[in-house]
Formats: sequence, structure tokens, C-alpha cells
Amino acid sequence: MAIQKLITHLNSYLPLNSAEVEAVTERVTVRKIKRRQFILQQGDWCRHYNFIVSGCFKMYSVDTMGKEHNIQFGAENNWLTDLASLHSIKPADFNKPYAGKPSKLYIEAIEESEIIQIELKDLVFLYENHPKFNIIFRVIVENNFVELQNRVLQNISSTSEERYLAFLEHYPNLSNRLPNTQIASYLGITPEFLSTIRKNISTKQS
Amino acid sequence: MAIQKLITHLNSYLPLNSAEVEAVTERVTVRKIKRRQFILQQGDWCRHYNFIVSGCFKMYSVDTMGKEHNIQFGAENNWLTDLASLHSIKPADFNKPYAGKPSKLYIEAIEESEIIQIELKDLVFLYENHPKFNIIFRVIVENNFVELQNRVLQNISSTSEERYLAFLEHYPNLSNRLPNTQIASYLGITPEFLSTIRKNISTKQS
DNA sequence: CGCGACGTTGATTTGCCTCAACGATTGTGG
DNA sequence: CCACAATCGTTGAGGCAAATCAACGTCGCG
Repeated sequence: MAIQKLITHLNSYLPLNSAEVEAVTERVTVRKIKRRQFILQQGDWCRHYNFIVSGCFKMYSVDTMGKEHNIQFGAENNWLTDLASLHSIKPADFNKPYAGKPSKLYIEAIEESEIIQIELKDLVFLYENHPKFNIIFRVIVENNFVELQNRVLQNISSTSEERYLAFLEHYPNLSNRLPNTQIASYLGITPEFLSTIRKNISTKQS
Repeated sequence: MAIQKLITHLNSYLPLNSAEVEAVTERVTVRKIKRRQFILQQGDWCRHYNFIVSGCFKMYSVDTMGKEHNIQFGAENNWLTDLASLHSIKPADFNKPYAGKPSKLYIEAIEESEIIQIELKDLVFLYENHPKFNIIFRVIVENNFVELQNRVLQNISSTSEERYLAFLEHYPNLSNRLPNTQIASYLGITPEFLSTIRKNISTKQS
């Protein structure tokens, strides 16, 4: 069952007691998302943390030329949200639907997916009534921060080929199921150039 | 006074009461750091959060060719630490000096500086005894995460010139005092190429 | 079946790096 | 305080990395 996957995930950070499990369970929503369906679009006010139970998503921005740039992928047991929008809300406005900044990003399903959403106001309730969630979500954000920092380091210090190989190694479960166009967008190169990189790698190996 | 700058900074997130102020004050260390002095070196176990009272630091990694790559700068009112190392420690090992992973990074003073350090075990004490600090440091990490995400987006979607102009706009207080070689390393380009970018910009304007 | 997304290839152009050199500035030890 | 070394910003020639544009075959999906 979907909720059980979330509980197991949270338990891996800090074991929850039954009151905490109940508090979470009461405040989340399970949703099924179809391929190509959006759970966030540019201009929306981002209001949820999204936990991915199954399936796969891409979060991207669209530039002035209409090109998409993948900022992050998310698959099973990942969290995906636009913190820039979600977190621009001040505590006093948590209940208002349109406080803070609208999002500049899109989150779109690449596969048939199932997610669990938790609204910011419910998360704040958990923070205030069950302090353990403060720690869990701080650690989740810290982990994502470290991942992102490594990516920045790669971007400023490695060639495209090195970055591609690092992606394959670091995200084997993603590289299998994503089209190369999407990977190219994530790496910041064109699909054509990724194709020549792949050719070079395969000729080296043989 | 140095501590007062830290308190003012923390108050800007959530106002502290006198017990919380006292708890922080008792557990931090003020240090003066000279130019070119390190507060973290590759191989060290990172044990502190560093709050910069005055001065300026760079955090960088050194690649196999011996080249430095600036991951982050820090100036007044910024926090600087290697989360990847600091945060690899499990709660049970907070008191041990060599738990977790050694750092891969350097943090070096670019100017004569003053910092306030807080050890992980003291921060954990604050988390457990004064839950407000959980929120404050979660928000600090979230803010840094959003900044980093914008940088990733820039790296994969913009030209070097655009990234340089964005840097000037976003960090005017840093771009004044940093040598261009350091900015180039942060942007992931060579100093020579940054020089030609600067020439292009100045000829465009006139 | 037909359309659109995908992966690939090639020709050409552009962005950016490498290497070498130079003057100007800063800093440091004698 | 001076002399010398180190750092810095810049310029130019040449080369490689990567983008652009166009084209083509394949595949999955409606």
C-alpha cells in the first residue's frame, strides 16, 4: 500500500511512534498521475511536498526560446517540490492559497505514477506538534543539498562525457528508463552531442 | 560585538527569547582568521557550522590536475560548512572526533575575517532542547538549496557571459572584492576567457 | 496507417580552452 | 625601504569541444 511505503521511508530517517504515524496518515493524499500529466506548472503556487511512491517525474524550467531544461528527476522514494515557491510563504500566510511567489517550474510525469502529497500547512502542523518531523525534513533537504552541490562541482569542473558517465553510475535506475533527450537536457548538452559522446564511449570499450 | 551579529541574524528568521540567546551564546566560539588561513582542508573531518561575522571565504575542491574549483563563496552573515562531511555523522557518533566521512573540500579565507563556530554536538543540543533552532536551520539550508538550484539551472541553460552578468547582479558585494580569477573558477571558465567576456561587455556598453 | 518522438549522422559554425607572453600590481624577505 | 617574486588582468594564435542546422530511419502510439 502506498502509505506504507511513505512510512517505511520516514522510518529510515528516524523511527516513528504510532502517534506520529497516525498524524502523517491523516494528513496526506494519495494520487495517481498519468504519463505527461503535470503536478506543477509555471505560474502555479506550489503548495505541496510530493513523495513519489512509484513512477518517474521531471522538474524543468522553460527558457525564453521555449527550450526545456531539466533541473531534477524524481523516482521511487524521492521528494519533489519547488522549494523556491513553496518556501517563499511566510508562516502567517500558510493557510492562504495564493501567498508567496508563483513557481517558475514544471513537474511532469514521465511514467504512469503514484504520489503522496502533503500540503505545507499540514507539514507545519507536523513540525509544531511532532518535532521529529523537523529533523527528518531537515535531513532530507540536507541530502538533496549535498547532491546538488556535487552536481554544481561536476558542471564547473568536468567534461560532458565525464558528467554523462557520472550520471549513469550515480542514477542507474533513472538512466535505464529515461530517453536520452531528457538526459541531455539534464546534463546541459544537446541530444546530438550526447549521441556522439555515446558513440565515443562504445568505440573505446570495444 | 561578534555574537550580537549572530543573534541579530538568527532573530531575522525567528525571534529568540532570552533562554535561547543564552543557550547559543554559551556554545559558540569566536575566531579571528587571517588571509589565506584554512578553516577546513581536504581530509579533515568537518565538525562545525561556520557563521561569517566579517571577511570573506571561498570553499573549493581540487581536481586530479591540481586545479581549484570554487563551489561557494561566503561573506558577512553567510554560513559555510561542508555538509557532505558534517552530515555523514550518525546521531550516535556526534561526540566522536572522527566519525563519518572526511571532507573533500577546502575552506580558505580570502580576507582577514572573523567567524563564529558551532560544533555539531552543540547544534544537536540546541535542536533537542530548543526546537526553534530546528526550524531556523532548516530554513537556512532551504534557502541555500534554492540558491544552488538556480545556479544549476544557469549552468545548464546559459552562456558564460549570461552567468557572469547574473553573478555580478546577484552578488554585488562579492564581485567588488574578489579577483576575477576566483570568479572565473566559480563560473567554471578560464580567467582568460572571462577577460574576453569582460571586454565584450564593455565594448557593447559604449 | 500516419504522425510525432526518438536516436543517430554529417557539415559547418561558434564557444571556450590551451599555451605563451606582457605590463601592472601586490606582497614579502633581506 | 628596496628588490625581487608572486599574483593578477589582459592579449593573441591556434586547437578542440560543443552547438546549430538539416536529414534520415526507427519505433510506439493514437
